[in-house]
Amino acid sequence: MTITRAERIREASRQRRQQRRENMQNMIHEEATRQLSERGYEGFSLREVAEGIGYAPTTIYRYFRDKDDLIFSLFETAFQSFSAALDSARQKHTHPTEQLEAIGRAYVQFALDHPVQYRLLFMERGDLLSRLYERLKLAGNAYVGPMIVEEVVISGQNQGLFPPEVNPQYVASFLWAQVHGIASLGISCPDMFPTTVIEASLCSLPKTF
Amino acid sequence: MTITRAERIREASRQRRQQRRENMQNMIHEEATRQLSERGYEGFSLREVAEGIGYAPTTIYRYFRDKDDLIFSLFETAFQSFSAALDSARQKHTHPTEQLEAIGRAYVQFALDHPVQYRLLFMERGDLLSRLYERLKLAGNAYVGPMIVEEVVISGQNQGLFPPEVNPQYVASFLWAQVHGIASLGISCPDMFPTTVIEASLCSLPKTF
Amino acid sequence: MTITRAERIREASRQRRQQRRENMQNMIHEEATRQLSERGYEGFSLREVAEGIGYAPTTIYRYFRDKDDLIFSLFETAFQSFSAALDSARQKHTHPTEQLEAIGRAYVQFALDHPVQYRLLFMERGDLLSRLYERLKLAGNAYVGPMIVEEVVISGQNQGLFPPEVNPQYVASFLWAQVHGIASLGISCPDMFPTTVIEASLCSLPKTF
Amino acid sequence: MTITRAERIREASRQRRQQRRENMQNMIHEEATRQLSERGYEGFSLREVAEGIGYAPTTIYRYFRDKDDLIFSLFETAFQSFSAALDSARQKHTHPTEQLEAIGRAYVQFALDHPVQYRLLFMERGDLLSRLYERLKLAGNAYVGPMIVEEVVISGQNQGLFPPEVNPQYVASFLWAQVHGIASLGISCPDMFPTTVIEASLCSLPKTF
DNA sequence: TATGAATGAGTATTCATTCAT
DNA sequence: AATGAATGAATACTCATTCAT
Repeated sequence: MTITRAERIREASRQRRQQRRENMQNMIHEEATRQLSERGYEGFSLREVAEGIGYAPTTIYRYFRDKDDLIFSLFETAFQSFSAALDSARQKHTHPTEQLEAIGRAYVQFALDHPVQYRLLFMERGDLLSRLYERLKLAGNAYVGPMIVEEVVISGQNQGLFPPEVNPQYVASFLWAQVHGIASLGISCPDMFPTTVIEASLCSLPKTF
Repeated sequence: MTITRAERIREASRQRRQQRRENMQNMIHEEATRQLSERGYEGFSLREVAEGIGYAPTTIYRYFRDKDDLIFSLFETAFQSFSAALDSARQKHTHPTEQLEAIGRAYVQFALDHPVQYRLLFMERGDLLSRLYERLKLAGNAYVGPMIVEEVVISGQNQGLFPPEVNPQYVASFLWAQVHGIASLGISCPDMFPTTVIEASLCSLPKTF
Repeated sequence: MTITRAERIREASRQRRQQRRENMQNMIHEEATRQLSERGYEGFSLREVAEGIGYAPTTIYRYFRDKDDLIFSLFETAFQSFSAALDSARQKHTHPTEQLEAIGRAYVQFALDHPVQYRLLFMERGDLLSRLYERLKLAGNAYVGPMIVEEVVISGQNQGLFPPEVNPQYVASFLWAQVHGIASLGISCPDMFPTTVIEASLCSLPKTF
Repeated sequence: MTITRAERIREASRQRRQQRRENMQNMIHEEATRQLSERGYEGFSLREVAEGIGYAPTTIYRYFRDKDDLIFSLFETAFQSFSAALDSARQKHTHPTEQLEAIGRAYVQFALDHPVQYRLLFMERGDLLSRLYERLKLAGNAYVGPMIVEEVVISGQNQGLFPPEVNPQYVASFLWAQVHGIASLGISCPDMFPTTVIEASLCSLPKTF
């Protein structure tokens, strides 16, 4: 059961390689994110990403199968940060109503803080969202991301705080639409829907229960 | 102060020319609208529009400064149809509450019926929206389009139906965000936000007052 | 019925334009032919053709829809020269047997003189050949090109020179295969099938009747 | 003169290594053959071959100097199968005339069964053919492959079956051209030279003696 | 008014190959 | 022995736009 020196070396080398690979992937990721925000989804190009990090265009293909693979990767990462943000907001409260409000605010905040990611998640690539959702459902994670709300609603119903007769999925979707409306207008029409309006809208939200 | 024959002729000629010009502009406009719907905002290209009406690409430039100019024109037209749809919905009712509901439903319906136009109006080119809004404001039409709501709210307040202390602009914006949320999710995430959910959300809307 | 000066000018301008266009097309044609022989069918690229004539790559697209269109054009031209060569050889004789021999020699000569064209015609793009043949058949030109032979065979049969029971199409095809064998080996395996062998083979041909 | 244990071990190791090496080469070879048939000469790529056998592209370079080296290797193998097919056909007969006919039919059959290989052998890479031929001549195998015919002709002359005054090399070349014509048209112009025509042409062949 | 000519910039992607490890 | 990293060179094609006519 002893490990030979050669094995240790090989393992270390493998780790270094993997580390390097991840670094590179992150680098591409960051540059891609930067460019996505600067040039928009349409103007986004692999060549520019490569140029941005000082590599040949073909190098990208070592780390991502093709353009869509890179984009999906950005998408996934964005989704994780997003989910984490919502989760974290929820954890700070115990009462379902408070949780809902916290989630709503965190939702909009995330969108305003990371407009590029939010666009990608919910405004430009609905196909990726469905794809990811299917995958999560298969993995049993039905309540991830925007679906957290559903869970909270159910929990609220169980505690007798919300009327039991309503369909929790519909309620969750409606709430989603409400915060999405605020967030997406804030992103795509900042002049017409400025921060003050966002804030006011957020304050109006709780009244909807 | 008499008008010479030459002047009359010149004037008639000018009118014919202008007529011709407008016809051509309309033709381009219609084809462009058709293509925008078929190929989407990203796939939209001047060459194809020109080909579609049987003219050389360069001809377009006689009638529109550049691509963006044509797109802005499409934008304006879309905005007019949109405003008309909302207005028409409003006219069918007299009671402010009913008007609001009708407007909301018409709003979402327009978005679902004309997703490309809706995208152009409120999801992709916020810059054009501001530009147009500024122009309308200068022309004294402050209550056009999504702003109709504001007028209705004020009128409701005057009739003592809505609480007078709230800022009508904020209320209008909040309502806008609500319907936009439903409409835009219906467009960009049809799998996750299908028709049934849209309908359910629309039914939940009035309760928010 | 008089022709106005303006009309004359317009017509002249049109002609000049067309002339220019044809010149350009010919220029591209020639360069393409040159490159096809230098770089082979696989290495053939529009960019290089453009570079070769000192134009931007995109310019080619003004004169040919795409790469395949240019190639088909080369193909057609090649086919015409080829047909003309065979026809001319035939015309020099009246006796069917002599015609056949003359055609055979002209066939091989053409292949050796224009290997690139011959490759294109009969060794690399059978699809284009069928396409063209279908078109010619529709136009009633069933005996164009390699099919001249069939006509000669029939005429020979009518004159009682060839046995009447054989299928002229099969005979023609067999003769085609014979000359094609000589020609194509001469082109693709010049070391193994040098000129002396070609000549000897050609001399053996007539014996096959 | 005794062989030390160390030497024996070294030798065994060397053999194992060589064995392994050959296995790997064969593996690459087989995959390459498969891909050549599936994707054709132009579409053939080292990357895909490597992927096909589950190795990194660079690994190929351990076993073949470069792409052309691998292709030459495929070429050689194709040539061997081809020669074997002809040889086998010849062995089934004793009379030179029958041998010639059998060889001719086997030749065309091989071409139709293995069009990609046949293309490689006689239609696309005449350079490889010469190279191989030179090598075989140096090795004293002057009558390999398409040259078998020459041997048969000579043997026929010796038996007084064929006129002794003709140059056997020329006769052989002529016969080669005949079958090559049929085979290559069958491959590159299948529409214009379909199976029925091929068959008819094959039947016409013997008459040429 | 309309258009032909031409271009420059740009796109994703594929490939053979080298080099260090 | 095998491979990961990286690259340079290509390719077909599309687009918005300018200019002279």
